[in-house]
Amino acid sequence: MVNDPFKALAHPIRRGIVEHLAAGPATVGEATAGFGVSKPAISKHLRVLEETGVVTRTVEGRTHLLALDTEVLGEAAEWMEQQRRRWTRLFDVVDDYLKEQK
Amino acid sequence: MVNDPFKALAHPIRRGIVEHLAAGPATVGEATAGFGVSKPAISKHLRVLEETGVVTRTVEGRTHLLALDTEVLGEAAEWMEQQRRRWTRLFDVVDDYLKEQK
DNA sequence: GCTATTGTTAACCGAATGGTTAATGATCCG
DNA sequence: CGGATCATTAACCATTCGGTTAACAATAGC
Repeated sequence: MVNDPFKALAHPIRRGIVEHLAAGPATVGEATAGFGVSKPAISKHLRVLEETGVVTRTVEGRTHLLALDTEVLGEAAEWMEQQRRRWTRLFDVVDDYLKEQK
Repeated sequence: MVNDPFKALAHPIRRGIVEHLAAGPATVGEATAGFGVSKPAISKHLRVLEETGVVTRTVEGRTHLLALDTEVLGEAAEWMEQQRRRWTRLFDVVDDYLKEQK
C-alpha cells in the first residue's frame, strides 16, 4: 500500500491523469490517452492514485469511471503552503530587521 | 538530476527536513537530527532537495547552512490547489443541478 | 454464439532509490 | 602539528519502480 499523496504525484503520468480528471470524471481510456505507455502501465499508475485516495473508481459495465477526490489533494497542498508561509514569515522578520539597521 | 519538486517531497525524511527548515535556516546536523539514518543517507536526501531548488546551501567553514527556498514549494502547492479547485467547481455545478431537480 | 472492446492480472526485466560501511576533505582548536 | 568535528564521496547491496508482453475477465453488439 502506498497511501502517500506526494509519492502518488511524484510521477508525471500520474499528474497528467490528475490534470485530466480535474476537468471532470472520465473513463480509464479517456483519462489516460496519449501518454505513450501500455495499458498495464496505466493500470499500475491508477492503482497508486487510488490507494492514496486521490482518485476514486466506479465500475460501470466494462468501463471504469474515474474521478478526483480532492480531499487528499487539498491536505497535501495545505502542508506545502504551511511550510512555505512559516519560512516566508521568518524571512520577512529578518528582512525588516536588516532594513532597520540602515 | 531530479528537478521535480513532487519527487523531492515524495520521501518522508525529505519532508521532515523541509519542516525543520520552515522554522528557519539550520546546519546539516541540526536540520537532520533524529531521522535514524546514517550521514551519507542524509547527504543524498539533501542533494535531491537542492537539485529541485527547494533547499539552498551556504558553506560556512566546515558547517553547511541550509535554508528553504520557497518559490518552488509555492509553485507546486499552487499546481495542486489549481487542480483541486477546477474539480471542486465542477462538482458544485453538478451538485446545484441535482438540487434543482428535486 | 462469436468477436470486438475495455481494462486487469501475472510474470518478468532493467534502472533508479535508499540504505549501508569505509575512506576522504576540510576546518577548527589545543 | 595532531586530533576532533562536520560533512561528503565511493563502492556496494537489497528493494522498489516503471515498463514490457502474454494471458485473462467481463461486458457489448452483431
